[in-house]
Amino acid sequence: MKLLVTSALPYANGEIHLGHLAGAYLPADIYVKYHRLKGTDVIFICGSDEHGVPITIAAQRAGISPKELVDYYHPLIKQSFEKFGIEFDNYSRTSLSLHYQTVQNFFLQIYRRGFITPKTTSQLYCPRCKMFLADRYVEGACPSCGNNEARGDQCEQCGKWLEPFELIDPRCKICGMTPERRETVHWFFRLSQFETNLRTWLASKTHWKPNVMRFCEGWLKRGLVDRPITRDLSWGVPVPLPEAKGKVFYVWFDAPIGYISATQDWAESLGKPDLWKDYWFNPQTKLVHFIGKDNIVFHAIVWPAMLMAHDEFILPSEIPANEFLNLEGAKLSTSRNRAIWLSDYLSQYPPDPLRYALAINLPENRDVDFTWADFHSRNNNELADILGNFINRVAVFIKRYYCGKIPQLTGTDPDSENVIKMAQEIVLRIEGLIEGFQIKDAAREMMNLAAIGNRYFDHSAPWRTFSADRAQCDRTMAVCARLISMLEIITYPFLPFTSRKIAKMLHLGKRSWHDALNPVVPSELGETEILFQKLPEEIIIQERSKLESGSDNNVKNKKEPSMISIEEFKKIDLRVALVKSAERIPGTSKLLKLIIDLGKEERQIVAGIGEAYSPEAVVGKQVVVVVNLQPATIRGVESFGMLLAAVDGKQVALIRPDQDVTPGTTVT
RNA sequence: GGUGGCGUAGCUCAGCUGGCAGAGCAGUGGAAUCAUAAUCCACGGGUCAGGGGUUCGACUCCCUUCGCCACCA
Repeated sequence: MKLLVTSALPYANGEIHLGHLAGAYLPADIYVKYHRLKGTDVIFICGSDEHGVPITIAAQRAGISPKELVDYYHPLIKQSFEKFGIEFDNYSRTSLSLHYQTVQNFFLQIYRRGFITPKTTSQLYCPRCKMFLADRYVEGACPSCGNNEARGDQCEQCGKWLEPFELIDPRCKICGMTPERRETVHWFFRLSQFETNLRTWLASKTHWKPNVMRFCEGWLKRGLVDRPITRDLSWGVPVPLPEAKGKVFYVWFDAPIGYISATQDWAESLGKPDLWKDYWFNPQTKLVHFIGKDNIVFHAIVWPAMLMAHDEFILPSEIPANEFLNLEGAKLSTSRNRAIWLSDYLSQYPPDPLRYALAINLPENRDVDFTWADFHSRNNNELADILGNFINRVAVFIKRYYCGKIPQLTGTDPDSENVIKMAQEIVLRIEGLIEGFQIKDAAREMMNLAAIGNRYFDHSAPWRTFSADRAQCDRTMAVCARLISMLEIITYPFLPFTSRKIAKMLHLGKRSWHDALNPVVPSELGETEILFQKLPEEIIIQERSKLESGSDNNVKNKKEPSMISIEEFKKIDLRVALVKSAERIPGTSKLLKLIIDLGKEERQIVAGIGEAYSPEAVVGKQVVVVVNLQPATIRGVESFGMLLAAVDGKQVALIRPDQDVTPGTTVT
């Protein structure tokens, strides 16, 4: 058997956040790591989804081309995954020319087989942006309630569903221009032809998760309609028909074909360009798509129909779709920046605690809530206190009482036998759970093994038997060492970084999953270290307030490319200023009220440097100030400008000119 | 608006085909001292969102109201 595992292609208009991880990436990675250990022939394929209107819009807003936008995000996404320990065999992207060819060939094949038909439709077109506008990119007054901000698909105020043409005074959301109605030809995929085949195929998937099955049943009951697969855009995979000049494929058509092209890309990079066929053309291959629930219809209905229409590739075997992750009791929202971004997380914490906190509470059955309090408690009370402490107490005991020599297992007793048996049962249970996509329960079982270790250690009381019954004490430690050796293997899919540390501690080499049932135990302990650092309780409050400030400020697309043009930079008026006076603002530790001299004028500004600088220390110094910043009132004190300083955590350093200049001098 | 899902202990979640309500964390009491004051033992705690129905028996099946979510048009 071969396994071809995919995770939904992340859309390259933003970074990865916790919702993505919990839905499609972490469970897939755990599943794949387990299978790699087991020796299964498995490949794990993913890549950035780089086409579609949202990307063209985001690019336009940032003043760059779509290609520049995806070139910015693709590597960021890729790196975040790597740092988090998500190990794809290939993380590709849909802007590759290889992908273009694959999509076009795929299309031509289903076109030849008669599953594509052209149809003339009427759409709104913006003459200034020179493009047809998707529903969501038209705004206007709602014909039923008069709300002036109704979107082309729905009026948010009265909830009425709309057609873009129904809007009164429609305007293009990008440039504000009034769009006109134009006729255009689009090509449709004849999804309706596949109703019977899909029904039969789905009926055989008796073991699929009920959430997936119910979605599909609902769709089939309603009847399938043909879907347009082309758009009038310049960004995307061109439609390879002479009469379709200037049209590209709809992103939902090209993206899943990315699973195929990314596999081809993988094969090429290995120097075996035909290797991908061993998977995609092989009926012995199980194709597993990890996705979030928003993608179910697509992966369980449309994509299989596309594959049936093409008729050469295998169909999905498993679609373990997850529900959604909420944050602190509310929906996460990227547009309001109410999200936890993976790169932000990784800049502060190690990957494994998050992998664990997410794995133990995956949205497998329903939407689930991620809270920082839970993360904190999982890290401190479970990873550090149960798992970390078990390993540590055994290691320290062996070091201190046995000079680091691990006693070998000789003789036995009912307790020890029982513990080993329970541990072996856990290994077998985890196997069944992971293979049945019950990752959450599997993670619980993993922690359970450490808890069993603690219980055994306590009951055996080696600190007493060491002098009273040495043989018994030897046995206890031998069994504990054995449990740690097992833990090294079974933690690997969930906590790969920790597992590697344990391996170093026990000088363990490469092993397979099955070795966990009867693991080797070395005779000597290596360097030991604390596996999990406890986190202070303050982080709960800090992280929570970060979330709230993100959404309150209504910062839109915080994560847009940081590239700006020289013109934008020139808008910032930077000047050298001399600090005339400074005083603390009562009731704050960080804030200073400064009067600065800008040559022609004096100004009052508030600066958050009070922890690093006393008022006396800044008076008489030259500093750099943004003078054309909107005035703000901070703690009741007005501020007309902003002081520049280098800030790294608590360390704050003022930016000052290398030599004194006339106050008011421009900085460029 | 249509379709589907969810609502279970203070918190986060399990409960397959109806048969005495579960886990982890938090809480309370005790034991132990090898360990990152980490562990172990015991205990308390729920009108299973509200209402109605089917049944000997309903968290589970049916209807309905409320709240939340997803998808579709």
